[in-house]
Amino acid sequence: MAQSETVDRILDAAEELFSERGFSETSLRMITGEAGVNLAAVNYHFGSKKSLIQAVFARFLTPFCQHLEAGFDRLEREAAPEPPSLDGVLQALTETVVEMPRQHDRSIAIYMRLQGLAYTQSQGHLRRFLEQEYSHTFGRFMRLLKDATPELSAVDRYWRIQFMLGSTAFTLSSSDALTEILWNKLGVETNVEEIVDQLVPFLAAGMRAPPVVGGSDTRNESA
Amino acid sequence: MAQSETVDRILDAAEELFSERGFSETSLRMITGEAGVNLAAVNYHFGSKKSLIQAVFARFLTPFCQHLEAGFDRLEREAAPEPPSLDGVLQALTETVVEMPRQHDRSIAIYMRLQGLAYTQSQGHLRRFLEQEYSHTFGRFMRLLKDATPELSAVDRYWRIQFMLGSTAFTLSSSDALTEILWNKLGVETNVEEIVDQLVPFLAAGMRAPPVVGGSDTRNESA
DNA sequence: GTATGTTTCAAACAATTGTTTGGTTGGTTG
DNA sequence: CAACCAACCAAACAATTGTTTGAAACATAC
Repeated sequence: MAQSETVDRILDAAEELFSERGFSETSLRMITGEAGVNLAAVNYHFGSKKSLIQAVFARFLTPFCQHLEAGFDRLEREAAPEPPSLDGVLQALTETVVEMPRQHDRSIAIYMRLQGLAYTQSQGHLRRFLEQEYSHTFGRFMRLLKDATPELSAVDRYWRIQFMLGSTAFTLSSSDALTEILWNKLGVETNVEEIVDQLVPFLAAGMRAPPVVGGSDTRNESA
Repeated sequence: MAQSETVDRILDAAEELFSERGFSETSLRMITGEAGVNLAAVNYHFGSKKSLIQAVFARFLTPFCQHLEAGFDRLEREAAPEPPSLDGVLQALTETVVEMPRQHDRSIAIYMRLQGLAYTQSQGHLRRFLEQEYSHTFGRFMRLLKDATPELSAVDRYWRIQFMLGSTAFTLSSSDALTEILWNKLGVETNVEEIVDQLVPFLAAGMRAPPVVGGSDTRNESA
């Protein structure tokens, strides 16, 4: 059996084209042309363009979440009976971010950009698919973050998690372009690993900032 | 003369539809339908869909940059001869972010989402337009940030600015959804003003975090 | 009134989209 | 061999896209 090579060729091409052009700006003819397969192959193997989009996400998100959950397991085992520290949780995440694309020989930027597109371009079907498929891992991540920052009120924590996600998604999704700019302007070479090395202390410092006291109803009600 | 009302109706509809659906997912028929004008009106008044997109950006970005530059002027005058502080620069920015949409009676989320789309969806023409039109204000913002954080190496500062932009863009562009989630989950009501009140200390703390020392060639070479 | 110029409109245009069709290939099984 | 089935392919499909057309409606001037 072993899924014909055509399937992988289509997924490879779609992955790349989607990430740099978006979903609806990428036609099936571009994908099949880039992949060197017949136009009808997409509908034959995947059924529809929507299913192809979901398949692209599933191919990298499933192993990503597995790797991440394994990291969480290790983390909780080593920290027990205490809950893992904030730095530990962030390290587990970034370790996965750095390690995963290496295996697939693809820039993390591609996946981050795809992840970003999922939230800005999806007409619903993709968001529903992701929520249904990967909410478990995401929920666990949120729970770990909560236990690692007991000093924060629920509201403060909620917002700061959003701030962290924003920094990470934005930076990593444009990491190629930003790396190039850095090289052109300052003559400094860098890579994804160094970016996250910069990112983690920035995020950790933000998370540890003194909570806002002036807020109208943001009193400490950690629940 | 006074540009016919049709132009404004089109811009209003386009602004809203673009921000929630993206550019290429929004057809001219949707826009003209929502605006209650004839399909041909877009090409008559704007020439093309591309020009319409640019016009949407120009309408809110031009007064935004004016307001921001005025804030920078005030800031520099008050701090002289010292360069303005980091908090001051960030406050000037957020003050504009909070104040501008109020005048137009529109959520800041719309403009932030548009701004985000400009970087993920544009096929070039929009990015070129924005760069050519508004690089002055952006450059000044970057220069102020540099003078406000002399303790950071050029590389550290570069990355941390990206981190800040990411947090801000991501959070504010989904501010409506995030506000709703916060209400559903924790029963807390909020608004844009409170979000930026949370955001600024988070960003400032991140910027002030001790510089990374382990980096390969990220030594202090502030230039 | 006529004349002039701008704005609106229904209709058609050519191009591109995702999808389907019907037939051909190539290999495996009986 | 024939029978079968998954895979592939060129061609056509209907729908939607941005854009153009040419005439109608409107206002303002003389």
